[in-house]
Amino acid sequence: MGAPVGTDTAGQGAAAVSLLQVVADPVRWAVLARLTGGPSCVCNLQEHVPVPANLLSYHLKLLREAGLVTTSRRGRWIDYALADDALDRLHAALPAMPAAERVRP
Amino acid sequence: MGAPVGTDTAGQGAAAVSLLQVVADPVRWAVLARLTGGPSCVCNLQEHVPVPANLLSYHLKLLREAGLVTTSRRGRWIDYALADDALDRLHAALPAMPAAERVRP
DNA sequence: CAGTTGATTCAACCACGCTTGAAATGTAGG
DNA sequence: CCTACATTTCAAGCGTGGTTGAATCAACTG
Repeated sequence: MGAPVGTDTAGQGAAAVSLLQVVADPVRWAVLARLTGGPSCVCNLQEHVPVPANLLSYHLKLLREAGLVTTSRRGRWIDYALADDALDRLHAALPAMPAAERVRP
Repeated sequence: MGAPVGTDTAGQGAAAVSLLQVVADPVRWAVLARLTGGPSCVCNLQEHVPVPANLLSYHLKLLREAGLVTTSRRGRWIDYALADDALDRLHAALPAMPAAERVRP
């Protein structure tokens, strides 16, 4: 809702920034780092990310909505796993060279 | 080597998250994307990142303090350039598999 | 020197996202 | 059925970071 930031790189930038904003949080970063080691149920994540359960759930929701993680219920528990393209999308979201550029002489 | 949980990933994570928070902003992302094309003076950046000059300066300060950009005065202008290790540090800041840690099946 | 342009700093405002506590959903077991 | 556990949702409260406007610094020009 703020002022748009450009015209050419803004379209790609907006999506990229949205993704980066998701990972640029201590709780969510820790969760993702943990999930890179393999799937995990919430109760397991909770042992390694010391925050209240409901708060963890809030952050998991953001990760879910960003498409960075997937869930699957297993009996009483819910397993979270990294989305297949999660790391690829994150790396692709970092700023990179758009086109040739020149400096004012 | 038996480090207690909560400090091994948190130490790296805190620094990583700090870096990611810097790039996870529309203005700063656009600036970095622009600088990947080569150095640029502020006046040049301003043409491609339409925000007030003082606001741009505020974001440039954060980029500077994060060590992602370097500055050099050239007459009346100030050139900003990507730090040599900027992109490397950013990619390294994304969550990755920490160590050989298995998840309970 | 005065005037102008480029860029930064300062102080104050305000919205957005994180946090918190309590209640709700869903599932398994006695 | 009722309790216990795992997870999510809801409705607030709060703090921090981005935005704004005016003032300041720095360097070139006439």
